[in-house]
Amino acid sequence: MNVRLMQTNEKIAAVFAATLKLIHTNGFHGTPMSKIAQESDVAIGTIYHYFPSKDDLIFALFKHCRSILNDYIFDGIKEDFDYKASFFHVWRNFVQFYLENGRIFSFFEQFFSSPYYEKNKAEIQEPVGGQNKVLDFLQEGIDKKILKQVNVHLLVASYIGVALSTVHSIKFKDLHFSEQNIKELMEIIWDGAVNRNKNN
Amino acid sequence: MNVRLMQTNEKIAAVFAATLKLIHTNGFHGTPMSKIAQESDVAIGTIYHYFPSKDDLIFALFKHCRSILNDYIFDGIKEDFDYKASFFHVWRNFVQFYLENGRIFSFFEQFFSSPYYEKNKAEIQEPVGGQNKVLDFLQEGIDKKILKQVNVHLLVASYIGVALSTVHSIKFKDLHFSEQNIKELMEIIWDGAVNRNKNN
DNA sequence: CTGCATCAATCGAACGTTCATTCGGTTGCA
DNA sequence: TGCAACCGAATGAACGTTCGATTGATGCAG
Repeated sequence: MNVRLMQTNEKIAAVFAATLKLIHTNGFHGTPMSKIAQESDVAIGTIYHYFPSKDDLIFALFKHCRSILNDYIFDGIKEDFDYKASFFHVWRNFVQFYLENGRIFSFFEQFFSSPYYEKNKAEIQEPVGGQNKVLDFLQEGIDKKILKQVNVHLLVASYIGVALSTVHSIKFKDLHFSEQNIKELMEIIWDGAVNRNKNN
Repeated sequence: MNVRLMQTNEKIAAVFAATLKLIHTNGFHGTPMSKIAQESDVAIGTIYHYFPSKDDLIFALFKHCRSILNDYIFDGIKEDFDYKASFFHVWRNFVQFYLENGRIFSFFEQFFSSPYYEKNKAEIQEPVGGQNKVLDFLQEGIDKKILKQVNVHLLVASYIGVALSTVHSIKFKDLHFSEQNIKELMEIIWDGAVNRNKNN
């Protein structure tokens, strides 16, 4: 099962799309292989031709979605962006990606909170949604004395935590998406992360 | 099924404990009624005597855990605490509760990310873990001009988001729990939330 | 070019297991 | 006597997975 195949093979694409859709609406339970076959118009036997088991399918889908996310969040950063502008840009992309891809958000939420994630943690290497690149990016801000001089994981937890929690609130209608709200949230996370001794 | 009964009836307590344990280790899947019966030493028939269905059991367990959380996080606030001290105290309790009750954290994570939550959202009223009291508390800070003059839900998302993300990081070993880390995290969230025009 | 062999891709009925739930019965208190 | 608490074998549905069969493309020997 190579990566290129996943992207070009239309049967697999259909299986991924169907699985994402079903998990979003019916949950990890409530998504039997039989329904995936039905929804995707791919025979059960064919699905098992590509994926040895349901777990393998879920895991492959996870890796697929993660790579889409990774491509997305660091996209569109211009040469002339200063650190603060990039800080906002990435955070915004992160929120936007999940809002535009509600099924992936839902799938990730379920995937990461299942013991399934804990079991395969070693193999997953890179933690939640592109956090390694995020980690490097925040470390850069620490090194440049722009961000607080703390353990980078504290900043990652804050940066990602507020983003995920925001998407969750929007999804469940506590919050509505507006430019004003996003702007104020970015201010909150920036004020929290920034080094107040050597302020910019 | 009344609340008092849940707390005093030892069969139900055993069922709750067993369910929490099994869901923590085996997930929402992998936790059949038969195993709950076995682990709790309560016959299947008896479980169905108290809970009409598995869903009802899960839902009752959720309400039970939520009330424990609510009791916990606002506990220990002293009369002489100023707003900032209470802000730290509640946040710390929140993190501490989940660290001390890993099974409940795990259960909540799975519960809230399942479509099961979405289905019963209306009936759940109060959102994630005691957030209504948290919401009132943060609104108080806004009214007193101590916190940023923004939609209170933005602050709730930040306050809770950072806490949950922190617990998650500690649980999955990106971060270790230390006084220094907690202190710095509280600084991050405080600096983010505080009103910088009328600073304290 | 033809005929044959190979093999990946595809299919879905069938299998055995596991699950949520039922139900007929027992116990013991009021 | 009645009724709530309690029990667990039995039931039927639903699930993940298997497997034997079919198709069509590719390569190669004659």
